[in-house]
Amino acid sequence: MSDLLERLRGRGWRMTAQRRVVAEVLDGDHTHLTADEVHARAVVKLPEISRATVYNTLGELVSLGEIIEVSTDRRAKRYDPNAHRPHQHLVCSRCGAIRDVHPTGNPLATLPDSERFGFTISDVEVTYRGVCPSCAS
Amino acid sequence: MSDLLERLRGRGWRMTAQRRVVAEVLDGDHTHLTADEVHARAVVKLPEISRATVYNTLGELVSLGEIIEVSTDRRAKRYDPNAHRPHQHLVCSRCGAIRDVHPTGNPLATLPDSERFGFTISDVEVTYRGVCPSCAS
DNA sequence: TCCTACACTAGACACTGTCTAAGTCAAGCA
DNA sequence: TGCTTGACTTAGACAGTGTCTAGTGTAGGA
Ligand SMILES: [Mn+2]
Ligand SMILES: [Mn+2]
Ligand SMILES: [Zn+2]
Ligand SMILES: [Zn+2]
Repeated sequence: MSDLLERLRGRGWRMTAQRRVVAEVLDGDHTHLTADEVHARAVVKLPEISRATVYNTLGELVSLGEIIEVSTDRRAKRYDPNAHRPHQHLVCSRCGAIRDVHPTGNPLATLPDSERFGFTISDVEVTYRGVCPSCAS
Repeated sequence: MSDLLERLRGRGWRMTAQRRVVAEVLDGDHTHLTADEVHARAVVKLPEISRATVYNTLGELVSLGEIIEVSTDRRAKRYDPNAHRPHQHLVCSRCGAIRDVHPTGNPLATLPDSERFGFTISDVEVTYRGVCPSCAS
């Protein structure tokens, strides 16, 4: 993640305590956190950090391609530091648990030309829904 | 759509002017409307209909499987009277246009057992994103 | 026709995210 | 090291979408 801080500095970012803390939170093994969850964890290390700054920083990191936004429900967006490998998501309909998954084949290829209606398709999001083992038992 | 009204009556629904109007709106060729768009159209026919009733009625129709909810963006949910044939959605990233599409194969089959982590998967949502012909020109 | 449980309304409220105005400070430079 | 300046941060107001509640109305059966 210090790699990330370097890359950001290289892009002309001012390195502030707030941005460092947000990066640290994402660097943990906590993945798919909401903005407010990131904020809650950031506040532990930097009590005065504001919600707006967390939102801003997350948005900037998304623009830079350092993290990705995931919308598996209609509640809050989630932020995923796993931006280096394309993947999809598997979500438990009961408890909301989210797992990264890797479907076989290229999801783009599942749509035949006759169903593309002249669109230039650039992206596909697949969300698998079901019940996780602990909710099933 | 009078079919729908009959089915609802059969399920013990009271047939009110409000519910009839919501059903009429969905019966038009307007698909993928938001709740507030449904409300706006309903108000033309029944000026005193409230937002809460439209939300309630749409929610009930979803529970009954008569319409489906579609979340292609993080804005409002959209309501799709095309509940009789499974399909996915193709969305223009510029103008937001939405088309029903039918991928080849069963989308569920794209996830190998080794990537299911013990989940019992029951549903898949696929959203294709790109630029539509009119936005491209 | 009357009764009553179900439905409807207006508006308050909650959640997520955005915006603004004022204050703060990182970083380049003397 | 100490300025200067514009990028950054803050608190809180605001906006969009959806939910809930208390009071009122009414569909449909007796
Ligand atoms: Mn992920
Ligand atoms: Mn559809
Ligand atoms: Zn679960
Ligand atoms: Zn378009």
